[in-house]
Amino acid sequence: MTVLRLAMPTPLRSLFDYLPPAGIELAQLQPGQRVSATFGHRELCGVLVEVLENAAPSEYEIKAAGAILDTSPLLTPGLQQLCLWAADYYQHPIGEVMTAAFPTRLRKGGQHQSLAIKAWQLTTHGKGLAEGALARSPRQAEAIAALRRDGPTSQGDLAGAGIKRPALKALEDKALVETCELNPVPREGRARPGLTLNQQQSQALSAIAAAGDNFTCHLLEGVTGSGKTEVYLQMIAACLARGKQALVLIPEIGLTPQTVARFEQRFDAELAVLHSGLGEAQRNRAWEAARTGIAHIVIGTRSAIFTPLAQPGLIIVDEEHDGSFKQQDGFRYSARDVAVKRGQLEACPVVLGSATPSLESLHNALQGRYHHHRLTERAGGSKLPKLSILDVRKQPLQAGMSEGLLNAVEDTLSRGEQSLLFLNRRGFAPTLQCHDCGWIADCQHCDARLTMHRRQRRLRCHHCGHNQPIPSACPECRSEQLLTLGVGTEQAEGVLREKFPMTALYRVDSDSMQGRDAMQALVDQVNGGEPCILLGTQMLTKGHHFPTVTLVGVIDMDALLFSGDFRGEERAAQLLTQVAGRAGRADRPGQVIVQTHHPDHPGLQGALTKDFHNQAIEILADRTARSLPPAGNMALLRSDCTDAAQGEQFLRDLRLAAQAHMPTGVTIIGPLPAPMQRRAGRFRAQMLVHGKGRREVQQATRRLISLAQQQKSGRNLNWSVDIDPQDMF
DNA sequence: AGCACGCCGACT
DNA sequence: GTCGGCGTGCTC
Repeated sequence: MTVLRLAMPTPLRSLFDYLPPAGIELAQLQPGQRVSATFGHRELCGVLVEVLENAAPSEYEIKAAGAILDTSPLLTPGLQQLCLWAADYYQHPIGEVMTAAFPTRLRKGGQHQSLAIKAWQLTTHGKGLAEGALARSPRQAEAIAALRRDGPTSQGDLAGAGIKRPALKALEDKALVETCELNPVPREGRARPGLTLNQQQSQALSAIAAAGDNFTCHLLEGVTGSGKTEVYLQMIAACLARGKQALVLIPEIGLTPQTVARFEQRFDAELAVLHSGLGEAQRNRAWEAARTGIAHIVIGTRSAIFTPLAQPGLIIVDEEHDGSFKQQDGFRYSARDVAVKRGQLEACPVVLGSATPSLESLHNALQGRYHHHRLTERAGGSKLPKLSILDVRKQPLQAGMSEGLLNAVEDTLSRGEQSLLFLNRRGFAPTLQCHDCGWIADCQHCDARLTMHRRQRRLRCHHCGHNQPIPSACPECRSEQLLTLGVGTEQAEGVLREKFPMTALYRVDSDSMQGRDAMQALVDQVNGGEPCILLGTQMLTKGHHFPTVTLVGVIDMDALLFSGDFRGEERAAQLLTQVAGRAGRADRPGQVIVQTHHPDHPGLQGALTKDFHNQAIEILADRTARSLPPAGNMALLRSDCTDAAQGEQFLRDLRLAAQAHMPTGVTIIGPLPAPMQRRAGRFRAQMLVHGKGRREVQQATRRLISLAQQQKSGRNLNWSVDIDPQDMF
């Protein structure tokens, strides 16, 4: 008996067997094809994973599948394997993983559309048309002549040559021309000449080139301004020269029109861009161009790692430390880690690049699993900015800014230069408190305080989106003495405007940067070089370069220093290095001023005396001593439900049931209420699986999941697994 | 996740 | 008498 094993779009962690549809021959069946099938009470579109030719008779009734939807597989074998691996590694339902690899239309069973475009050609009758015919219809005669000369031509090209629809329609009525489909012809992708590389750059380039068409993984650790991008571009050039495709992953915020423009300038090649803002038709086209090999370079955000490629030749993950590569809900994969696996499965080199690599990648590099290339010189010999710590204890502060910082801004402006101030909190103030009774404005749906937005005249919750008007009196004691605590960008903006009324001031946060082109317009404006002040949140530290900025101020370093998460120190070091990297890229040296109440904090002292690399090595040693990632492994089981006690009870039951079956070396910690227990009206709890070896943690997690599926207390609550969690809340 | 089945309250 | 509330169980 022949059985089709299908991945169905359902949250169930198994494959489903069907009989081949009536009248289908074995030769027509290939894994990677979409298959429609009755699943329960509805018709779904699944993906063929395996054809079992001599399947044993099963204990349950096997239905016949509905139809094979694709004549050839849409998922390449490499991508199928990748999905199977990812479903297993991340313990996520296979059907959801497999269908995530398709654009929505195809996912729902829609007809696959090729890239063929509508074109016109001569009919036999048309080809035999005598010269000089149609003398009284010059436009039609012109159309015939053009098609005779060029063969089948697309509608667009004909219109460009002045041949319009009416003439063609008229000829079609006379059966002289007909429509046809024109498939795009793959062409050779070429690179335009690049910059001359320094020794470090060319060493990295040739080491990666030496890998050829084999899997190797490379960590390209290059300080800001050291020319990582140029190395990428030349690696891609070499990849195209081998006739292969390159896949480039960029953090969400980094995929800007500038990035794409840089690729377009450098390459005479087909570029396919994939990001969340794309319309359905555009997405389909980019996906199809990647799949068929028409596109030479595929550039996209996280989910692009699951784009099928006809000829994979190189995978680059830029800013590999960036948190946006980890999906934070549903199928919680790390695109960076999936990229490495993909390189292994499809036999192509993988390059992870960053100025501030994740400790995971650094660890792998130091262990010799990855080749390690370091770029320590800034192009053009410009110096990294000088870092200084400004102790703000006992200092008068205005919107969180000390006199010292404000003076430095003033000096910078008086030299005709630009300043960038970083404050990772938007709104006017993070807390509103009653001075008379101590009441604090809390969110009614979350364990969080409401942020005051003065301009909008509202209190807003940054976790669930709840917002309400600012009360004029305390709801508890009717006092009108309501004070704000803490400082957000909106407040700092006010003070800076007062202090520097004649200077251009740009606030950069998600409140002020509404609209698609707002950020781009700002970047262009600032890079014009006029003296100005840039004030903003994280948004300012990622992806955008401001080469003319010479002063960087970190207004509240303490907020970064004390984050609670074991990755706090790593993140603070990365962020500080990244912010600092915005300054002094041009001929003028930059300086970085860091305000703090904890000038002796080891993390800060580390930043003062060591570069990121050496700080990272130190943090890594500490992690190793504590068996924390990347030295140890973690998985997180989360519950989320409307009843506070139920979620914790579920996890407790689970732990009790699992305790006896835990592999040695694995500990379960919790259940603990999540740091923010209530969020958007739901109560969250979590349980940590921690162990040294990846295998054991994997095995323990598998156990827990299978028990959770049986657990009756898990029936009416949401629970999820997070392998290699990034955030512990 | 969907979707059906099933068993108890307020309605034409 | 039924319409419909959502608890429970199933999906090859």
